[in-house]
Amino acid sequence: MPTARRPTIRDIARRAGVSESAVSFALNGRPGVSEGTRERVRRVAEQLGWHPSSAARALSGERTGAVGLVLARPASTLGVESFFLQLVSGVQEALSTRRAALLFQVVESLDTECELYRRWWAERRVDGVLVVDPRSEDPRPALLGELGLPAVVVGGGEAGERLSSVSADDTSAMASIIDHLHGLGHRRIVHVAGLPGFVHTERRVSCLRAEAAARGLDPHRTRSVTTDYSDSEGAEATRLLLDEPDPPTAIVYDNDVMAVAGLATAQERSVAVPAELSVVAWDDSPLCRVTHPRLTALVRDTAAFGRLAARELLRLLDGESGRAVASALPRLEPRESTGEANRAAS
Amino acid sequence: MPTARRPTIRDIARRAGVSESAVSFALNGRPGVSEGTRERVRRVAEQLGWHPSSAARALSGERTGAVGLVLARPASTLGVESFFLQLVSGVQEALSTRRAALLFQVVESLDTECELYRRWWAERRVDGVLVVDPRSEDPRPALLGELGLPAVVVGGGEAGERLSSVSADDTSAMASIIDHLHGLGHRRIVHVAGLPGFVHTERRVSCLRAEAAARGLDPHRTRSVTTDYSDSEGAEATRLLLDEPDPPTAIVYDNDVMAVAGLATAQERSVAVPAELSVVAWDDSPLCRVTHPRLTALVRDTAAFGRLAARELLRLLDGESGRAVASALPRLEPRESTGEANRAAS
DNA sequence: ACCGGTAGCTAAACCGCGTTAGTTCCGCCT
DNA sequence: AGGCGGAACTAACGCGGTTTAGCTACCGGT
Repeated sequence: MPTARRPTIRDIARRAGVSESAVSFALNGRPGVSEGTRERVRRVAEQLGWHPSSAARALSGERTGAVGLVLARPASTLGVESFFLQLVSGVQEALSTRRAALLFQVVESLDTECELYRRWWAERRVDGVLVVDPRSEDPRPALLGELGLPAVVVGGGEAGERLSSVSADDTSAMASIIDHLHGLGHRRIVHVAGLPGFVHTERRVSCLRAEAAARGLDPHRTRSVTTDYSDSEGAEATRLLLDEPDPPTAIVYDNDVMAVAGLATAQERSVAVPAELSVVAWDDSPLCRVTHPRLTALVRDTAAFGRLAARELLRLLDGESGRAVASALPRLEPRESTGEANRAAS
Repeated sequence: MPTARRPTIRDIARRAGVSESAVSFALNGRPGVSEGTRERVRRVAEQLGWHPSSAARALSGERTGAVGLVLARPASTLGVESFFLQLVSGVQEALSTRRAALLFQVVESLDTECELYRRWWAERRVDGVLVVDPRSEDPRPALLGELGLPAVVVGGGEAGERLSSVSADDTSAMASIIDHLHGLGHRRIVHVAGLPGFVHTERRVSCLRAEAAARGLDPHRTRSVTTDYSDSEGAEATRLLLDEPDPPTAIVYDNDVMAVAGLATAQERSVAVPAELSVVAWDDSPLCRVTHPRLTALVRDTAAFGRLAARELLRLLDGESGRAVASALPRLEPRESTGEANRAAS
């Protein structure tokens, strides 16, 4: 069987007995055709299963109907966190209301990511992009500004003319965690953070420092250590911490995988959780609920975060100017992995 | 600052002092220009940072330079498995050699997925697609055939003219698991499978049945139960199994998340693993290595699987005809969650 | 000296849409 | 009756490439 031919506005025009321009007017809601004709054209288009060629449309209208999302992470730290698929699924929920497509790409490094933006721009593949994992010295906003490619930075950063940012309130999230732990009597709290260059990592780190200072905690005991988000570095960090002379009584991990790995490491050493050590996971997931004890976790609606980011990008594409948007506050869900600090130990 | 203008072949033509067609010939390696001119044009293009407009190219050449991947899973069962991000990252590694882009979309149902294929086809958004989670009564291959959209079914199924399939050898994988467990003395082995409509689920189920028959195991004891891949159904299935009068001595879970949940459930009931119950996870991940005991798992190179599938799709796009391709054999990695069957219990 | 063939190039058409500049027709006003 | 304006529609162009059909100059053969 030969491939079915794709219908074009020409086919519609012939069937409806009008010119191609009339069809274009009718289908795009422009003035210039009578209501009767418009309706007739619409019916024919429907009946033929017509959809505009994205290529042709992009070529004339300068709009592709696609947005891009690049994930720059080495393959090893990939594929464990539930965060990204959730985010992406939220993004698409918002995009699908406009029939926009998502170009998704995983690359190894930030440089490759920047090259990719250049290529996408030159190839006119995308109308805008979502930037994730913002860094403290991030070359991407400047590049995108130079290219004139609208962008939304997911996770914070400043806004610009064609640049928005949506951010989770890491500061108050960290504060609520410290509040919870401090209230349970913990005085030696260590934060096992993710990659050091990331903006959200640094925000969390500095918030922890501020909280510690505000509560008069020893900054050598209550502090952050950085990792690459992997289970192995999470476990390794945990081992080093437990080996210290005055080990922490509570550890906050920057993702679910490290939290689970840390919990396992503690149990391996017969450190009782939560009796001797409390554990908190930043970001909830099914993982946090299948361990024993279940992990106290910071619950965020990641899909909603993705929706918010995508909607903001659509707003930019509509010509509105950039701004900074804050997402809903995360909530700390206390479970069995956190408990009163051991009096003797503290 | 105004947005930089994107260079076109016209700019190149002017700078190089030749016609636009000559530029096109030169850059696409067609005959019709001298080597000297070709080289000069190439240099100018490079210098201008030119990349062909994907829209313009698609409009004339009928090729978009993009392929699609749709994931039809309800949001709830999403985002836990490491499988898809790994697959996608492998896919892109292969695609990037041809500078092809990936359109990635998550939808709720198979119907939406089919609609999406129709739309992508009509909009000429993709040159071909990767189909995942093949079902036993799958409408997708027929639809794609009708549309003339080249496709690769990831996970098995038959091939066609513009349709290939790449498959993991589930049968021998299941055989190796049963072999391992049977060798350890297990005679009551239950397989906690994933969604019942999936081809790979059914292949695994029927292989388990065949293996049981071949070894003379009681088909009421050695059998499969199906779930939706979620941690909660994995845990629930485990509870039901452990409550049976003659509970299984070994359970094989169809993904890592259910295996971890199952292990936790057993431990919650003080069922010792592996002394009283052996646990196997189908698909390895960091999760399987952070539990106690660590989980015996079926290790597959998922990224390599993705690469294979993408390469096969590129082959189809080059005009080669469809075929069935087999991926590398999976390997069973024995860890501490499997051990000798308890003599008394069996 | 003449002719045919080919290498190297240009002009022009085309892909499918959006858009702008006409064109026709009709009703209304003076 | 003539002019005028707007509604409804069509013709033609451009977007940035690819591709086909020419066109010219040169080269070798007889």
